[in-house]
Amino acid sequence: MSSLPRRLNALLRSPTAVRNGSGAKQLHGQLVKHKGVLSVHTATILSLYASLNLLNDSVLLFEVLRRSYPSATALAWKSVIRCCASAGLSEVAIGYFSQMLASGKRPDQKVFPSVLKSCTLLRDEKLCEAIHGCVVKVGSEEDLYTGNALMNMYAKFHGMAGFENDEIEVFDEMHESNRTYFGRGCSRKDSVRKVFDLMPTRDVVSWNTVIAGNAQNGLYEEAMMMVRKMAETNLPPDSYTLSSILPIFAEYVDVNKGKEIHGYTIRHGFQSDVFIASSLIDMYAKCSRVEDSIHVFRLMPHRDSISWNSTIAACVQNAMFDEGLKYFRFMIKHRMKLMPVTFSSIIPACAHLTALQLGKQLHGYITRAGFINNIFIASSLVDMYAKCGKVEMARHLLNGMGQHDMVSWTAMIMGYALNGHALEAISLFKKMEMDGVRPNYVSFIAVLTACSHAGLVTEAQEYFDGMSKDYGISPGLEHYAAMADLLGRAGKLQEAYELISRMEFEPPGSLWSTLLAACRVHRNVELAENVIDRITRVDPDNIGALVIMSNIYSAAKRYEDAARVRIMIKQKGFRKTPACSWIEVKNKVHAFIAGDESHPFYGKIKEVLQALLDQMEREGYAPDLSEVLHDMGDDEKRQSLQNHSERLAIAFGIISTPPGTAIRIIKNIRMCLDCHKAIKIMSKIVGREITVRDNSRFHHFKDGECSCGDYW
DNA sequence: CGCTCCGTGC
Repeated sequence: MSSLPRRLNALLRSPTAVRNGSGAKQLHGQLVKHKGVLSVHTATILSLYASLNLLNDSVLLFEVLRRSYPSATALAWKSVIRCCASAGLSEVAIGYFSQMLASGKRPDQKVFPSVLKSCTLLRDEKLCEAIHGCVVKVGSEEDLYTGNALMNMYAKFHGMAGFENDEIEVFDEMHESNRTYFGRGCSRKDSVRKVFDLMPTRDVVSWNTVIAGNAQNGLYEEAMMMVRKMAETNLPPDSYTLSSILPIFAEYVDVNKGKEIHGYTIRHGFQSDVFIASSLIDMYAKCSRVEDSIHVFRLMPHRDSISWNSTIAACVQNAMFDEGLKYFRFMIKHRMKLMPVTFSSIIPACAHLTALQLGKQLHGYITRAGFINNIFIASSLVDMYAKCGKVEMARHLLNGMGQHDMVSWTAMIMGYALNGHALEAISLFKKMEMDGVRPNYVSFIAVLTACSHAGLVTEAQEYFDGMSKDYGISPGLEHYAAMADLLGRAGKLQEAYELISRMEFEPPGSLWSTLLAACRVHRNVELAENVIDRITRVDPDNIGALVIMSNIYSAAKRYEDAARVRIMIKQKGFRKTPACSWIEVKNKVHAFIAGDESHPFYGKIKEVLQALLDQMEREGYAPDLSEVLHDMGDDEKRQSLQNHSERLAIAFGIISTPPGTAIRIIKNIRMCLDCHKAIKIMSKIVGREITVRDNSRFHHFKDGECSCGDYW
């Protein structure tokens, strides 16, 4: 030691003076030059490398050191463990730790935080308990960083399934004195708080760990209470505190509280914090304020992958699918790393847009990136394929999943429902229950939708009654809507009326409208008058309902009443959603609006439709004019049927794709009875599968039949 | 030693 230059000695005594990697390497070089590899000094260099997070150098030096000196110093062990742990190499860190113990080195508070972090990341409960025992045994339990790491560990495990009722053994087994603190049968749920209460000193990390732990485990009140207590001890919230509590306001949809936090971040100079910005983006999105999300995103000086993900998710969750895709493309253009979350955020956009080609491309990327086993991604793909009418592909993916939860099951059940496979939907629902997965609110919407689309009244009634009786889920609007739709179509109008009347909350106009539509089909004018009265009470501007009512009067030949309602419609300003169908051909979307003659191929389309009509009539088809609502002559009515948007799209599909190719149409509103009849025959004449997805379900036409079995 | 983003909804 004495032969070392004085400057070198000084540096070795206070190595923190070395601030970067090249300084550390120079020091290392000097040392080797003067002394060769010496255990005690090499350990100093190693700890320097570790502090600078130089993973490769740390591990290399440690391996060299232990070869020359099989009993490396405790400092060397602790350094390499710390470096591996902070690099996220949890298994390696734990491996070194057990070798350290085996070589007889005593662990201490300098190494526990890293070890606890690693076994927390590995989600190894048994190991965590053992380490906690170790902490107690060597008396490090009052160490600040160790305590913080222990709290983080228990906070993370609390979120795990089946955890709440487990008992902590470590408190009982390791040290007799612990019993006085924790007692027998103390649950892990309280462990975070218990460690916190026992800490002799706490810093801002201690508070943030408890706050984040509570927030992540849904204990929102508790989290907010701790924030107040933290402030009382004169610790102002920092960026960690703020990004931990913002998700609470997102969950509560409390944009006012969220805005308060936003203001605070600006006043206290946290504008460039990516964590806070991402949680702000998400908070605004969950409060249906996407513009504000995008505003925050635009103002960010530096953006990471998560900021992009949050923004994409913000758009998609607010039904701005094209906008979401735009940010997804920008993200790729900016060479941001695409993460699993990126895909589970963007795939739902493909699902809602029925963008099968894009969805398939993303599926390919996901497979190549090795993300397919991610349950979020896999279930979003199941949903996407199902919503694009590819039920078999969806089921194939579902079967390939290693684990299922209620979301993945429900996505598939709904997929079956939308595609008219009611029995498969029900059998999958039973499979889910047998699998031990509790159906939730949405699962019941799915199974009721399945029943509704197949007319399974008895089954639906059983599920509807069972959801509150057996699962404690009280039916919401969607469940009532499915039941009303089902009962209405089955002609059980009185039952539907009573069901809606008995609801524990005020039925909105949309629910009554469902029943009103059923009244039209089953020509019950008296009930319809009752229903329209209920509708105008809660929703006086419901034009759609008035239109149906006027048609009900017309069909019943009560023309004066019909005229009276039409005047009301005119006074309120009639806005009808134009019927629109679209088809994807060669990566291009072609949209057709009913009666629209502007497509460049319109002449050809008209020819095809006329030729088809001739052949259809030879096969016994006669136009069904019952759903044509306007006051016009029969010839005009026939002509207007010919120009329905789905027919234009189908004709275009026929002329622009090779014979035999399946035709996929998407339509914004329900198709009329005549189109349904006509497309069945068309599918037989042209020998093609034709799929039409309207706003609520699929029709798969093939060989003159439809998958809905004419019940829709 | 601590923080942010993801899938099912008539």
